[in-house]
Amino acid sequence: MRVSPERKAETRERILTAATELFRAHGIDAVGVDAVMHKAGLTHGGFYAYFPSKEALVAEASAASLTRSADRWQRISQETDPEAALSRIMDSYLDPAHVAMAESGCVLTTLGPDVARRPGMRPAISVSIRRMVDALTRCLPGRSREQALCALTSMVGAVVLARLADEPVLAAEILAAARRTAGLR
Amino acid sequence: MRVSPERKAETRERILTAATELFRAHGIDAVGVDAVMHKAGLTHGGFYAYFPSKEALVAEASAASLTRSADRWQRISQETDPEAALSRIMDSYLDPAHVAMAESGCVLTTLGPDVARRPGMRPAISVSIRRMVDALTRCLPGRSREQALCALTSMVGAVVLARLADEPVLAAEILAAARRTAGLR
DNA sequence: TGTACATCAGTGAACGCGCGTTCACTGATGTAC
DNA sequence: TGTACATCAGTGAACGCGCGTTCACTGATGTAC
Repeated sequence: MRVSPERKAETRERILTAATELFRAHGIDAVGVDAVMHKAGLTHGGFYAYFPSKEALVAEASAASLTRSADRWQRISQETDPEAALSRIMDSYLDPAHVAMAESGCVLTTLGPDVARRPGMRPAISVSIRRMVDALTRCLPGRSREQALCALTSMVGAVVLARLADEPVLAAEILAAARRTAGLR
Repeated sequence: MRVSPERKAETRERILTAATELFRAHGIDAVGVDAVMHKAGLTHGGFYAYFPSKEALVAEASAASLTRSADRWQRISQETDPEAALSRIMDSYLDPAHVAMAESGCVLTTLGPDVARRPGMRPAISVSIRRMVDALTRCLPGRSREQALCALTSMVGAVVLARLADEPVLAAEILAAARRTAGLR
């Protein structure tokens, strides 16, 4: 079909977006190349013109998705005043909507253990984790890195646990507790 | 071969133990019935004399493993004095050894997102989460349930994040931060 | 106590099926004249 | 400007392979006489 490089890059982006959403929603192994390509509006055969393997897609999609989260936190932490920035980050993270919509949720909470089992992905993921910690550090009253680590840790744990809760009340309690730990402390 | 009911129950237990270890280490979808039975010292064909399906094994193995964690926390929280109990629970959880040995690690940190995608498993998992929160509440100075939720939340998040870290220093920082949040606060 | 039989835990071959991957092909678009 | 050709993004059939599941069978052990 002969297409401009820009269009080809767009298609690649569309495959990546489809992949992260499906992986986060259903888990990496539950989603085939077939399903990803179909969601991107293509057929499975074309996949290998963009990525050498499913593993390569998994690595790039997960890393890219977390990088985007880190970008957002960084932007917020630099643009707004610290207090408002902290609420913006935490409100959206510790929101029942984040818990409910895993397909667009933070990779740390949707694919954390799966990514951890792929040692090759840790460096890229760690870069984003560090950037997220830095962003939080900038927002916190004391600007202490340790407090930022506390905050991130609680936020990740809270979303993982809230997704496991069988009752909304328990999920809400978990999110509220994390908000206190991370925010007030 | 005709075997006593006790022996049959033992075999069943052996299958369950093999399953949780493999699932936690490699992820649920990466481990076949074949591998589980082999680890239990049997061949794959015999599996269906013990469980109706792989999904049933997944559900029972995950729930049983978390129940055992809850049992342990409950026992510790009731036997020892609160302060010592808290350190015992937190020291073993926020230990680099726990981070390293996923195969025997807490189900919340190894299979959390995967279990969350199976709505049918949430009730059984939530029972254990509540018991763990109760145990922590008993250990904490103020006996506040909210503090216990904070502690559990940080602990789970810390182990998930520490497994993603590419450098031991970062992992150690994360564990140390969670220890502070949960313990001192 | 010894023997014959019934039971059933465990075996291993076989089954579909879906997945990751390959590949010959198509046909729309860019390029050369 | 119009025509012929080359390119290559995307198609869809086909491939092995491994997985979950089934099933006819085995042979050690418990039970009945």
